Amino acid sequence: MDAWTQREERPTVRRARELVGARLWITVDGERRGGRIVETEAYCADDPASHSYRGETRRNGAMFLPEGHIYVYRSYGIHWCLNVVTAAAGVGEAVLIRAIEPLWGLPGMYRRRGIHPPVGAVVVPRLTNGPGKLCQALGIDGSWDRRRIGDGIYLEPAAGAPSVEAGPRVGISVATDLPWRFRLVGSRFTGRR
DNA sequence: CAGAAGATCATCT
DNA sequence: GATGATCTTCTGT
Repeated sequence: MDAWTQREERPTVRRARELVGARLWITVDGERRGGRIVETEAYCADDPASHSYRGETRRNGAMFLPEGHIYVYRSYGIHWCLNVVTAAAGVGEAVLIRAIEPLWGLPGMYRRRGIHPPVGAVVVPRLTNGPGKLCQALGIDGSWDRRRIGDGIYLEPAAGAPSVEAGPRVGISVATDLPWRFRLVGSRFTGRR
């Protein structure tokens, strides 16, 4: 195993890759709203770009909860962004969910995004192709911070060997030299950057 | 206490 | 490609 592969085997980086292809949804009034994760981003504790890098604060406290919790933060004062905590209590690592392919609850997602559905069955890519957009579409805000997976928000791993489909590595953290962003090959629902 | 920066997005050119 | 919206945290005085 070369050095690059060893770095990729870090748990949070591995989880970021595995989460591509997984199904993510919330339930509202007994209805499912969500879709397939097509882009993720890993934030390790030693990454200066991670909110957890300088220790625990009021905002990032959820990152230090055990794996299986979610961390929701306000971005640029306007948007909400959803993370899945990926390490043991006190460590402070998470994976940002950057984009999903919408599968369930399309009318609700269009409504929350303020987008009118196109004529026909085609889903517009800009519905959920960014971390702020998918939170707006799902209706996830700060009140969801510190919630547990299974408590109104659900995550189901992709069947088969989804990690093989996931990729390619589309970014490398300048600070840590770690690959950190992962996309589903060929997805129309990933962000542009 | 003031100011800057930031894991973003829509709108404009 | 540039800009503004608007909130939290961090840094400097």
